[in-house]
Amino acid sequence: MPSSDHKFESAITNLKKERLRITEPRKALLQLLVEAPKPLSAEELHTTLGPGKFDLVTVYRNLEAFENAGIVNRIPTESGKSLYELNAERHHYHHIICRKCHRTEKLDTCEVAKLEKLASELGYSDVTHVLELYGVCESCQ
Amino acid sequence: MPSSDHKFESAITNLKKERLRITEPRKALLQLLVEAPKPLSAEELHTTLGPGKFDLVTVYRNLEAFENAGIVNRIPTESGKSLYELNAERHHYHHIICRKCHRTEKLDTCEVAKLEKLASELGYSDVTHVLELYGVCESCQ
DNA sequence: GTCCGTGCAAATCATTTGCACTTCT
DNA sequence: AGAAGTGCAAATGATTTGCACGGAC
Repeated sequence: MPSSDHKFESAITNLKKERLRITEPRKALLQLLVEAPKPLSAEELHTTLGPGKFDLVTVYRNLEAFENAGIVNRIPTESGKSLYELNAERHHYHHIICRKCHRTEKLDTCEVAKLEKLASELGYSDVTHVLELYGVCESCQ
Repeated sequence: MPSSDHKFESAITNLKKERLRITEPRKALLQLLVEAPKPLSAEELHTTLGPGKFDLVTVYRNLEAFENAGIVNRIPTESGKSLYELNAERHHYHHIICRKCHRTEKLDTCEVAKLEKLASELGYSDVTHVLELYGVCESCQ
């Protein structure tokens, strides 16, 4: 398993590869994303960085840049808000999100391959998917 | 396969069961949803109904009511906009959406059962999922 | 007659854009 | 230097809310 440090370095390398500049807000954001045990919203990232440290707009713009660079994945949720997570190339998984407390856990299998194949057969290219599970966790029932 | 008429009646019955009133806008909306070959946005439903016929706010409020009544499903998309479709209890499937032209097609399998089971085993109740595939269709490539 | 549903206007929430200024490279 | 990134204010787009009126039961 790659260490956090390694993931961080690898993200930085990707930034360079895309000719994106290494700035303070970007380093801070990547650091957070690398350590995050679950996907975070732009708002959460912003406040976790510390009040007034960087602008929320900067967070949004960088998340967009990261997404285009393939460094992070954007996950639209039931509530309309998006979550962001580091694009973990080596392993693909999904989350179960509690509808009440928003607690989130990993589910480390993905069975969507069959559907993606179907889509390719229909002529679609660059097929990706967004899958989120929702439920009510034990302590919220 | 249930006819459109039957689906419509069944939706009306559900409305009654939930003690929701049968109004013009509701009938019109259900009629559209019953006939729709693909999930539609609130905006699309509103304009399809005809300009000035009913208020967009009414569309939103009714879609919310329908969702709570289990009559429709809400699907958050990559773009942040939500789509709505009749809750087809008998058969569960997903869609592939073209990133460029937004053309949408059904994929009539769902392999997520395994993940839902996993979530239940973790103690979650009322587990549901949102799965959308994205790609670029043949004519847009 | 009640209470729910509707329309209209205005509010809210997440996200985006314009512009002048600052910082990477 | 020159392009790319940032902050602040203001715009946008989707969805929600408040309130007075009208229609379903």
